[in-house]
Amino acid sequence: MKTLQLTSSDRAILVRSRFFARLPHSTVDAILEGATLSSHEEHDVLFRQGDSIDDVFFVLSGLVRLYRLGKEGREADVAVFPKGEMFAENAMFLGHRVTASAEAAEASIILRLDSRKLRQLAAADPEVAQAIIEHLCHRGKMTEDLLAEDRLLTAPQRVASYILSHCPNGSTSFSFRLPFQKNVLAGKLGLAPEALSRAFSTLRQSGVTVKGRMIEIRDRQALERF
Amino acid sequence: MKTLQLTSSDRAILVRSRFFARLPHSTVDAILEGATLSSHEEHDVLFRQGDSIDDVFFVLSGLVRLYRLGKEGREADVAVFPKGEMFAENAMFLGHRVTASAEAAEASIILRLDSRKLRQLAAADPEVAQAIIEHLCHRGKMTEDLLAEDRLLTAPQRVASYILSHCPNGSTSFSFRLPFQKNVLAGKLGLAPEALSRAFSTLRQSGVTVKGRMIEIRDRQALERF
DNA sequence: GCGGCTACTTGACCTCGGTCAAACAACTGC
DNA sequence: GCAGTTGTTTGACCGAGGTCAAGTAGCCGC
Repeated sequence: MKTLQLTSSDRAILVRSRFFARLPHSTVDAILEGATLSSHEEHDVLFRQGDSIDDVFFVLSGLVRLYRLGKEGREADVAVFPKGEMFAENAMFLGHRVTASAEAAEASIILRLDSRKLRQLAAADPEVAQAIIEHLCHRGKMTEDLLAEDRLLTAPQRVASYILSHCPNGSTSFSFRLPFQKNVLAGKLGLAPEALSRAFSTLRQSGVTVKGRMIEIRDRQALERF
Repeated sequence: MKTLQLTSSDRAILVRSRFFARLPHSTVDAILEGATLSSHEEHDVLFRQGDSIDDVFFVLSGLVRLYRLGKEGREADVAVFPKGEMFAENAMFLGHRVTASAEAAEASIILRLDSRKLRQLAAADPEVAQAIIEHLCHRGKMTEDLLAEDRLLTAPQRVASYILSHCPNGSTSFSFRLPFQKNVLAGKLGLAPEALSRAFSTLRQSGVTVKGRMIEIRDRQALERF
């Protein structure tokens, strides 16, 4: 972990993110006051379940995994945040105790905002409050999606659903590059890495080709039917 | 479904609920303006996944199940709301399209608030915005809890965890009455009713006695170890 | 090229929990 | 009381996916 300066490309990420995009520059500046920047290696732990934290986190680059701990060191991912996502805002309104752990899933640059300041701003500026509300709604929906998929879909169906969510709708055949290691994808989908691998090979018969991180889809309908 | 008048005991439930408790009476009145009340039988559907709705719902009595639909009529509960809980606030900020269905899990009385009005109030009154934010944080944590339990715990462990969440901490032995049918509990825990039944009988060896809706615990530690 | 590392895949095995069917219990209306 | 309905339990079966172990592939430094 290493402290850094906010570069102009960092700022560009910020102001294009879902949360900050809707806010005027002056408000963004106010939120950023006192923010600190740090860079992390893969597997660096940002905070641990049960910690008391006074920050809200923002991913400027890289990837962060948010997970809960179970018996005997088991871990279950509850969310994965790519560049441009904000997290741990929950703690700000729930007594600052965090209900999950977070670690960098690859080398990452993280911005830490002062949660007390953000909270004050939310109380003073309805626009900020509105942005937080929409952010929370969005997060809630994401988690609900994961829960519903866990309960309704088999492993190959979940993988198909993930692939389809990356498909520009309309096109019947397309390809894309996984934005992270299969390892991480497995965790996000609630699968063991082996199960993800098997799911991919099941989907081969529906026109899915996997080579390294590249995914190629030949027949969209076949995937949807799955 | 039948339209009703708001009684004084309904109001008592409202002002004691997590969401309304923090707000001054005048604000509560403003939110309630234009609200409608209805009573529903078990299995009455309040709205369906994909519907466009302009209401926020509040359970005055009874129980509501929120669920997603899967292939071939399968259903997966994503939340269960007892008396005093508010739901479908998500839709208000996500284009009014609702991402799940809701139905009464027992005879219920439901209050429908005008979501446009609530949203306006949130924009005008930071106190309202604050209340919504805390409500969303709480809901987010609930969903995250469910997801993590699904991924980390076996059926008996989830049931044990549910029982413990109803145990006044400190006491080693206690008993309580299930607040709803085992059917509903099974859904909430992401289990088939048969699996719930089997989980209970597994827990017998750890000092749990089940008779109808009454649950009796003889040894708290044993449950925690499970 | 080579060795060594890490990511990923494959196979064998086994456990958890879903499903179907049947028995049983509790509650309803009569 | 009785019959009919509905909620719950139990048994038998099986399929999805976790785990462990052994491979394979890609990649880095040399």
